[in-house]
Amino acid sequence: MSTINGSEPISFEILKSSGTTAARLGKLVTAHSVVDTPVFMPVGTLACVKALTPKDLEELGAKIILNNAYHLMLRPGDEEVKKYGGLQKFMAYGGSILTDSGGFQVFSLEGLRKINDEGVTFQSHLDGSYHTLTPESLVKVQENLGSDIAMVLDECPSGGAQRDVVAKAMERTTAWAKRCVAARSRPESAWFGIVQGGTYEDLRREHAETISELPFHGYAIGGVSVGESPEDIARIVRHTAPLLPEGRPRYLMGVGTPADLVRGVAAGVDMFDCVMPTRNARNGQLFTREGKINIKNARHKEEQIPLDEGCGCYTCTTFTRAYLRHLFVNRELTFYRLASIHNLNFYLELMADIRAALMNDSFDENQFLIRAGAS
RNA sequence: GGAGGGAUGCCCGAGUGGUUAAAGGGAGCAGACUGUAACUCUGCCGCGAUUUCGCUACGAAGGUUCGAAUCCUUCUCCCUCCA
Repeated sequence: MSTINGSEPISFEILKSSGTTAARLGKLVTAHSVVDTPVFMPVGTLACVKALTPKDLEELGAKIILNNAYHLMLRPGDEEVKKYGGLQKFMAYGGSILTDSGGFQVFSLEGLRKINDEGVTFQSHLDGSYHTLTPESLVKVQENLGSDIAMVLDECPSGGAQRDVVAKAMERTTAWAKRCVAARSRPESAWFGIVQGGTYEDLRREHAETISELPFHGYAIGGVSVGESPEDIARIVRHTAPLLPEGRPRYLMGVGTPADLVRGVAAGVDMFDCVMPTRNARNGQLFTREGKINIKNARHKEEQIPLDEGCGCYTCTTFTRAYLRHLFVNRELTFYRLASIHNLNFYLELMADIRAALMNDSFDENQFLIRAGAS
């Protein structure tokens, strides 16, 4: 049921399981790249990881990134992207592309939409025009974009949502997931279902079971990192990940901090994405093995040392903290690139180290929490 | 020589008798950011005790008034225009 015309858009193989945790070492193969998992996927909403070029991504070892169907549908338009030959050609990126449907925008652009069983009516944040998004229309959009992996449209309630609101969102997400499956027509795109359920463990279990019964190529945990506490994130992920199909990739959407990634891996998650490394980079917050630092702090003014002594990225091997602070304080555009390179390298290197540890059976959650700079 | 305008907290700049420690910017100092409407947002920002408190402040000195950055006098400095 998960294939169209008998061809598999992606393959996923578990190479090794951790003896002491639920962590898995795996290999995800798409038409565009071989992705070692657990993996962190940089977010490039508008067919661009902000401040970086595809060459930067290649040098960082990012084999798969995220784009956003809702944003690209509005501008430049998915039909336009299709004319260019799909996202990879449009943005000249050689790796794999996973597109989020716009489900998150149902949450983040709450003031601009109305939701019912049919779909979501959005008022464009760009020009105020109205758009009706349905599970079917977003299948079309993502197929036009040429996604390697596409996400179903889901309803993502906020972290503090009441139980009945979460239950209703689950119900809708299930119905929409079925409609997405039925609407698929492009064999090259893989589809991931999304589990909701908020912070309620019984609802998470119920929805995980429901979504797992549908024929998807991968399964995502959604509705996380939308306002809950770090403890709730860890608890829900630990509870939900093992409920997803063993042999398919598990994707924790929108998470998270370096520590969240370590805990997610230990819970059995294979894929992560988050705006944190890139957005926080642009806002001057940089991740190091000693914890995060705010480069604009006065104490960095005269520090003639690298951002992170143990880091081998271009930024750390070339520039001092004092210089980076100077660039940030003066809003020099180069800062955004250098900071994004470093933060992304921090995330990707953390994941690479985790994979190496899984490979030689030495993955230790607590040890990696320290490595992640968690205080 | 004549006429007029102006001097406000680190900087710019509102305010023309009380609710003004004094709007708003900027700078400075911190913090936040989790499927990106974000090179964004928040807090602090005269000094000192630190919850309602005290002190010092709007070029300088003096005066009017219950009360002044705001009104009057003199002085200092700056700017514009006319000779």
